[in-house]
Amino acid sequence: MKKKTTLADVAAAANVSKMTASRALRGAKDVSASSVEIVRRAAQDLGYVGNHLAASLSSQRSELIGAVVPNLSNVVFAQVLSGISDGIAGSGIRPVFGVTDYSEEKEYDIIRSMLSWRPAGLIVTGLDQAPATRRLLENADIPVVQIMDNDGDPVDSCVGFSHQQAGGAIAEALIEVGFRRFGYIGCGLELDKRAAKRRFGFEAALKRHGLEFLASSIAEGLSSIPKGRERTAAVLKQQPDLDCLYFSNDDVAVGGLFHCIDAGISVPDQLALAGFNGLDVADGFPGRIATSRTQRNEIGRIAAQLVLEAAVSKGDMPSQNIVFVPEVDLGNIS
Amino acid sequence: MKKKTTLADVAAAANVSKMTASRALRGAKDVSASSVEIVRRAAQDLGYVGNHLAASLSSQRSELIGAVVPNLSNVVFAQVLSGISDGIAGSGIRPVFGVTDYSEEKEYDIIRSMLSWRPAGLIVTGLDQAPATRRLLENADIPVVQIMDNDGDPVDSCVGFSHQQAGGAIAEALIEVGFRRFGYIGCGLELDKRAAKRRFGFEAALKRHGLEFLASSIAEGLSSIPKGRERTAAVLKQQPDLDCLYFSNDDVAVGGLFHCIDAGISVPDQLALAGFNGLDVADGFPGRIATSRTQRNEIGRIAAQLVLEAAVSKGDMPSQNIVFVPEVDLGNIS
DNA sequence: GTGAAAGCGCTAACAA
DNA sequence: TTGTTAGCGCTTTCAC
Repeated sequence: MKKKTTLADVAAAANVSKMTASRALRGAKDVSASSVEIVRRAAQDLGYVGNHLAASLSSQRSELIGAVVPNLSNVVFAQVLSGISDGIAGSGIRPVFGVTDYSEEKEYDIIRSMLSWRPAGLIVTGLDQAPATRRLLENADIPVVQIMDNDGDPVDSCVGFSHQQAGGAIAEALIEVGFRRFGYIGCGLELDKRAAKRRFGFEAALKRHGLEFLASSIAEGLSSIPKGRERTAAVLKQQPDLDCLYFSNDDVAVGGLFHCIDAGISVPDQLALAGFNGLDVADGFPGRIATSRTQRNEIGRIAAQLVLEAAVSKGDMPSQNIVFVPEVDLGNIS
Repeated sequence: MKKKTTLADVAAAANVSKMTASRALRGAKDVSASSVEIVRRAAQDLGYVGNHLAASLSSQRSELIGAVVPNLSNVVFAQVLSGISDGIAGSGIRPVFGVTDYSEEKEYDIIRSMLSWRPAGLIVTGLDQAPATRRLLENADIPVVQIMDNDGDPVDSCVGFSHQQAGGAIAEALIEVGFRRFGYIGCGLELDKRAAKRRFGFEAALKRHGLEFLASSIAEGLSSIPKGRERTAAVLKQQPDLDCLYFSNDDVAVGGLFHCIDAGISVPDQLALAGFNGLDVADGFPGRIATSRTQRNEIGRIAAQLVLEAAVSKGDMPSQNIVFVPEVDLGNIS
C-alpha cells in the first residue's frame, strides 16, 4: 500500500502551510487567488484526494446523510432514495442507506450504526419506530426527518401523508361511483404499519356508509404479484359476489388483475380493483386498477433539502411538517 | 448542543483506561469478562454511541462501502443495492450510494467524493468509465468491483454478464422458433452503453443468419413505458410487416405491449416482443414478452461479499471475474 | 492573507 | 490483562 498523499504533501509541493492549502482547496475566502491557483495545481499533480474522515472529525460535522427504508425490491423506496439523491445533488453530501426489511431490530441497529458516522442528518421511513429507536433519534441532536407517513407523532420534521386518510379517500371515491360489495387483500400488515393504516382508513369509510369488507385475506410476508394473484383467487372462491377489491398496494393489485385476466373476469366491469402507490406500470393495463398516487420522489427530495437547511442553520430551525395528499386515480372505472 | 459522550467518558465511568473500554466495546479478545461487563454497562448507561469517523481515521480502515449506479427510478438497480445490502449484512459496514444518471461527469464526481471517505471498497456499475474516472479507480488502492457488465477490461474484480452475448442469445432463440422480420426499439443508447452492447449482439446474430433489423427507432433519454408505447406505434406505422420487436429493456417492451393491446395486435401471435431484465411484472401479462433474466440481487450480493473478502485479506486477494449468464425466457412464444 | 499550535475521538504499538 | 504514548489528517483558533 503506497502512502496516500495528504494535505501536508500538497502544502509542501505548493510551498505554503497546511492551513493555506486547506483553505485554498475548500474555497475559503481568505486566500489569495495566486495561492489558490498554486495549491490547486499541486493537488492536481499529486492526484490528491481529500480525507473526509479527518475533515469531519476535526470540524465536528460530517457530510454524510443517512436514509433508512424498509425495502428496495420494489420501486417505491428506490424512488425515495432517488429523490434524496436529487435533493442533495451538488451539496457534496453523500447518502448512506440502510434497509430494515420491516424489522424493528434491524432498524435500531442501522440507525445506531449510522449515528456513529455523525451524519448531518437522518431520513427515516415512517413514524412508528420502536421506543429504543425513537430515543436514539431524539438524542441524536441532528436533524431527523421522518417520511412517507403523517399519522403519528414525529421526532422532529416530517414529510409524508396520512395513510389512514388515503385509505379513506379512495374508499369514498369507490363508494361514490357505486361500489358496495368490498373485499380486501393485503400482505405483511403485521410489519407494514402504513399498509395497516390504509386498511383501517378504508374500513372506517366503509362503516360510515354502513358497509364492511365482505371478505378479507391477509397474507404474511412481503407483498408480491404472485401473492396477490393467489389470494385473489382464494378470496373470490370464498366470496364470488364482490364488486370491488382493495389491495394493500399496487403490486398485490396487479397480481389480482392477472388472476382476473386468467379467470375471464372483466376489470373493472365485473370486478373493480384498487391498489396503492400509483406505479407507472399499472397505468397502461387493459383493465386499469384504481390507485392512490404517492409523491415518492418529491418526498425524498424535500426531506433531503430539509436536512440540508437544518444542517446549515445549525439547530435553530424549527421542525417542519410537510403534508402531501395522494391523488386518487380511479383509472378507467366509470 | 450538549457535548457528546466519548469513549473517555465511558472509560472514566467504568474506572478503566480508554484502551480497555475501546477493546471491551469492540469485542476484542484480550479483555477480561468482568471489564467487558462493566464497560458495556457504563456505555449503556451513558447512551454512548461510538464515533466511526475517529475510529476509521485512527485505524486507517473505514467501514463504508461505495455503490455507484446509473439510476434508481426503475427497479433494476434498486435490486442491485438491495443485494449489496444483503451482502454486507451483519458486517457492520454501511453502504454509501451514488446515482450517476448515466453521466460520466457525475460518475467522476461521485467516485471522487466517495474515495475521500476512504471506503473499504467500491462497487461501480459497468466497465466503461471515462479515462479520468478509471484512473481514480486504479489508484484508489481499495477493492473495486465493477458489476452488471462483462464486455470489457475490468479495473479489478468484476461480477456481471456479457450484454453482447445476451443480445445474441435471445436473437438466436427467436430466430430458432421462426421469426425473421425483426424491428428494434431502444432508449438512451447514447448513454446506456450496456443497452447498446445488447443491440450490437442481437444485430450480429441476425447478420449470421442473413437477417437485419427492418426497422429501428432509438429514442433519446431514459427508457420508460410511455416512450416504448409511442415508439412502437411509430415503428409499426412505418413498417407494419414485422414479426418480432426487440426492445432495449422490459420497460420499453411493456410500453410496446400496451400499444399492441390498444391496437388489437395479438402478442405474440401477430407480433412477438422481446425485452431485457426479466422484471416480475412482465411475467403475468396476457401476452407474455420474451426477455433475458438477469441476476441483479445476486450480482449485488456477490460484489459486496467480494469487497468484504478483499478488505479482510488486506490486498493479497487476486481480482475475481464472476460471470453470470442471463437466462433467455421466451414467455409463451411457441 | 498566512501560519503555528492544539485537538477532534479514536486505535496501533508497545510497555508493564 | 491493562495502560501509556503517539499519532491518524484534517480544521479551529488565534496570532502575526
